This record gives sequence, structure tokens and C-alpha cells, in this order.
Amino acid sequence: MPQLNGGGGDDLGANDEMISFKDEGEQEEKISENVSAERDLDDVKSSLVNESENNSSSSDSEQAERRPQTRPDSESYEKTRDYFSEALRRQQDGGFFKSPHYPGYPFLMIPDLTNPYLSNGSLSPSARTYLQMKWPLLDVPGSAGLKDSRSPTPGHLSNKVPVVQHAHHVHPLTPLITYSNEHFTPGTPPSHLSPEILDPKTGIPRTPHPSELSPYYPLSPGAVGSIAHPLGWLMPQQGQPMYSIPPGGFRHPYPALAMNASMSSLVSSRFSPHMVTPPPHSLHQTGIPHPAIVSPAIKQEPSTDNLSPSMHFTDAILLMKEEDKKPHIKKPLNAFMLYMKEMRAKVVAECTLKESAAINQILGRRWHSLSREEQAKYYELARKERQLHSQLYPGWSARDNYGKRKKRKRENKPDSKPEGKRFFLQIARFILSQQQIHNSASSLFPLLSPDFSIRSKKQCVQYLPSEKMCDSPASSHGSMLDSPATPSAALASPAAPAATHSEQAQPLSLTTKPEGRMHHHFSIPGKASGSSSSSSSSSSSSSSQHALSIPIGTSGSQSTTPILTRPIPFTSLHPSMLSPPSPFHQAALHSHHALFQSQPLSLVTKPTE
DNA sequence: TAGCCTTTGAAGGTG
DNA sequence: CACCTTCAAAGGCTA
Repeated sequence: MPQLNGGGGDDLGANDEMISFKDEGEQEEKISENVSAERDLDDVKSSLVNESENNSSSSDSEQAERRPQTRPDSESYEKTRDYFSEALRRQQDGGFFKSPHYPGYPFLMIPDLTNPYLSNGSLSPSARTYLQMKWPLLDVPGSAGLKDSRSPTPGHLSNKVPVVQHAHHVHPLTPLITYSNEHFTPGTPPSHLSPEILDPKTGIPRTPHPSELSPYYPLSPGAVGSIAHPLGWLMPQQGQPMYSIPPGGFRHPYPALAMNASMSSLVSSRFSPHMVTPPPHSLHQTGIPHPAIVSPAIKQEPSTDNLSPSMHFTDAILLMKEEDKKPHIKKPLNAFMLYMKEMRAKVVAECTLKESAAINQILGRRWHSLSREEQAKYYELARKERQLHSQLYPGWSARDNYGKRKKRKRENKPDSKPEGKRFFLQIARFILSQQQIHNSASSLFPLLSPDFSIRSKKQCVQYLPSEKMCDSPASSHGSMLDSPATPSAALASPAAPAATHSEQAQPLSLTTKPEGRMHHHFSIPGKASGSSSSSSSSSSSSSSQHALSIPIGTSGSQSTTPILTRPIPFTSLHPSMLSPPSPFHQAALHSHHALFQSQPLSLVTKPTE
């Protein structure tokens, strides 16, 4: 995996993963973004007609079994004792923090302001979410004066996105901003943010009390100015490490931890990281009763409130064990996840598509279309997140979270013949469904394709490929860079390479496998390869965009999963709604129907590793 | 209502 | 070392 050495983009990973597609260059984004996004949406939309019955290779072994659950009795006793003491302490605190301290900022009171890595079920959309709530304010027309229109920040969407954005419009660096040394700076709110800090009752702008400011709030004035760059606002201040520890003390960037420390000591939020770095789980079990803290214990208040020192020991053990499962230190987000968190809202806003699966496909393509530099930023961010995470939870292991999620029900039996059977069954079912959909839709909506009938308000225009639909897809050698630059690509930053097939020359396609790795034959799904999701799929988005491929089987065994492919989502391209089919489109349809007289399907297989 | 879908990347386990 | 599996986010969809 790409590991940055602090800005150098050379080690960003395999070249094939870092191929820069500049079809969504920074400057061009405003121009072509809608187009590409909508195009993506159409691609995805069509591809979502996925009859796949997952032939995933979910391992039969239950992950939970592998989790180290056996603890020495002494340890259990210790934990029980701590648990009781903690519960007792919470009781003694008596809801001291139960009433909001920030009446003017109810959104800051969301308990999820705890450690973003703490999974607390429904209450854990992560602290980023609520920090994010601040950013939509930059979206108001009044904030249109943001220096750089290229910024993908909400301001960038100001003309498309409602002032009130989705709560999930989260900046990937939100947690990192949180770690700013200045986010606790009292009484120095950024001037540009002051208008939004209104008294909830009077509506008069006011200077928030330091205590009203969320520790997640990026108060750093410099950070505000850094919005100019698409990621500038995400990036640490120049020469200032995002995760730097103040000389005077460690201000823990992870709120939960900071809260814990501050609450425990009731003195200050400054502390040494080593002083407060608890065992991964004890952190949550302390359950500081602050409204901004969501600890599993607090979530279980109904039960924990009933705790009494006289509780039976075995009951306590059970309770503790139950509780022990709750604290969930989430994995640090990787680069793509950070990117996704930022861009999701953007994509959603552009096309009003809510389905995450489809959005993620778009995002995956966009991810590959990012320039090397842009990706490098996210890699760097992810690296810092991991670094911070490791500092916060030295003993944490990704393995700890194994089994937290329910295993997929998909049975992946090793017998291969059923696999092939299933494969063709899926094809048949898909064909049937396509027929039904098409028939019913065309009868109901003569002018509307099924896709459009489903499509929500915003119509995602799908553009026909202008050229070279059958160009060889990208390869790790960067052959895609040979693609002629599109007008939008011409607007891209100099650092950005020419546009690729990914979204401009091959707008109709969705998947995505490099031609060099393509197997033009059916491959019997063999070894499930989750790694393919990263390795092969990494190159997927940047390649073979000739057809809209519909994975039949997914979830971990993508590399060997055959794909149903529709050469053209013609149903989405009704002439009444779109421009007439291009010669290529017609040719594609023609050949397509010639190949599959009744079904708009072709089969390709995803490449195997 | 829990799990699936879908993406990429990271991490850990396995052979 | 290569490969495989799981999880991270997220929201509509499905059984």
C-alpha cells in the first residue's frame, strides 16, 4: 500500500493505482463535474441492475471465534471492578453533564463527539459529522467569495447544494482539524465564521464562549484561509504538523480521550498522551458522562444506571462481557475512505443519488481520476490518521474488530460446479429481470427508460463516447495517459496528466478492468480474492470502460467474478431525452443485438490476478 | 431490522 | 512473499 514519505508522491503505491486521470481536474471540475458525475451516475445506475447473488467467499470460519476472548480471571475481575467503579462514578456524577452545555449549538452536543474511532452503533456517525455541520455554512451564497472555486469544499457546491447539507457531508480531515493545536483557542473564532455563530434566541452574532466551541471545531484562522486549495483546508498548516503535540502539553486530538482525561481529572484537557492512553477498551468503559461523549456504557444507561455494588458477580461478569463487545475502536480511515467521506455529499448533491453502492462506484472512479498529488494528500491524511490511531490505541489491532460485523450470509462453498451453475443462473435471472423491467417500463413509460423512471429528480445526462470507445484500457504502464486530452483535461492543472478514458472517453462504461488483465473467456470463480478489491479493482476504474459491467458476484471475490456487461445502457439513452445515438452507439447496439438478439447482455469476466 | 451492496486501502492471517 | 479476509463509510435496498 502506498505509504507516503511526507509529500513525496513517488511512493504512492503501484503506478497503476496512481495513474492520474485528470478528467476531473481541479479547475475543470466546476465545468465538467456535473457532466462526469451524472455520467457516472448513469453508468452506475444501469449497472445497479445487478442480479448478482453473491458468490462471495466469506470464510466459513467465524471471525468471532478468532477473537481473543478468553481473559484471565484476574483480568476479568479487574475489569469488573473497574466497571463497577466507573458505573458508580457515573451515578455519583448524577447527570452532571446531562443537560446540554451548549444550548446554542445543539449539534455540538451530539454524543458522537467522542472518539471518531469509537463505534457506538447508531450514535456514531463519527464526530466528523458534526464538525461538518459547520462547513455547510460556507455554502451559503454569502460565502461564495471563497478564493478558490476549485475547492471541493462545500463552497464549491454552493450553486448546487442546499444551504443545509447532508449531515454526512463530512470532511475527511475533520478529525485531523480537530487535532489542531488551536482548536481550543478561546475567544478567537475565525471572523468569517462569526456570522454563523448566532445566538439561538436573539439571532445576533456573538462570540461564542470557549466552552461552547466544539473541540472539533477548526478554529485555526489559518485553516480557514487554507480553503483555497481543494484540500488545503484539510491539510495542516504550513510547517505545522496536524497532529503535533503542543509543547506545553498534549492536547489529545481524539475527543473521547481528551474528554476522558479532562473529565477524569476535572482539571484540564491537557495531558500527556501516555498519561491517558488507556487500554483500548478501558477508554470507553470509563464512560465519562459528558453529553458529547458516547460511550457504550452511556448508551446502556438504562442498564448501567441500575448497577449497584451489590450486583451479583456473575451478573456483572455477563454485563461486563456484553459491554466488552460494545467498545469498538474503529479502524482508521484509509485514503479512499477519507476521500469518500468528502466527496460523497458532493456526488449525492449533484445527482441526488442516495444509493451508496452506486455512489461508491462513482467515487471509486473518481478516485482513480484524481491526480497523483490529490491522491497523495489523502494518502498522507490516512497515514496520519493511522499514526494517530496507533498512538491513541497502542494495543489496538485491526483484528480486534473482526467479527464485530456480522458475517455475510453468503455461502461460498468451495465446490466449483455449483459456482458455475450459480453463475449461469444469475445470468438467466438477470436476463429475465431485464426483460421484465424493459417490457414493463416501456409499456408504462414509452419515452422513459426504466433507468429514468427510477431516476430521481436530477437527471443524470449520459453522454455518448466521443471516441475510442474500444481503446485499450489503462494499464499499469500508464497507457491511458495517451488518451487525448479533453477540453476539460486541458483545463486541468499542469501537474495533472491528460484525461483518460475513465470518464470522458468512456463515459458509458462503469467497469473497469485493465485490458492486459482481461480474460476474454469465462473464468470459473476460483479463489476468492479480497485483495483484488484493492489490487485489481484499483486498476479497474481506470480501464476497460467499453461496457457497463455488472458484477454477478461480489464481495471479496471480484477478481474472478464474471461480469454481465451491457455494451450500452441504451435504456438510459432514449432519443427523446438525450441526443441521438452516436455512430458508435448505434454500432454498439447493432453488434450487441447481433450477439444477443434478445438480450442486451454480453459477458465478460473480470480479470484474475 | 440486520445484512447486503459497492468502492479502495490497510492490516492481519495463512500457506 | 503472495494471497486472502475483514473492516472502515454510507444509505438505499432486501430478505
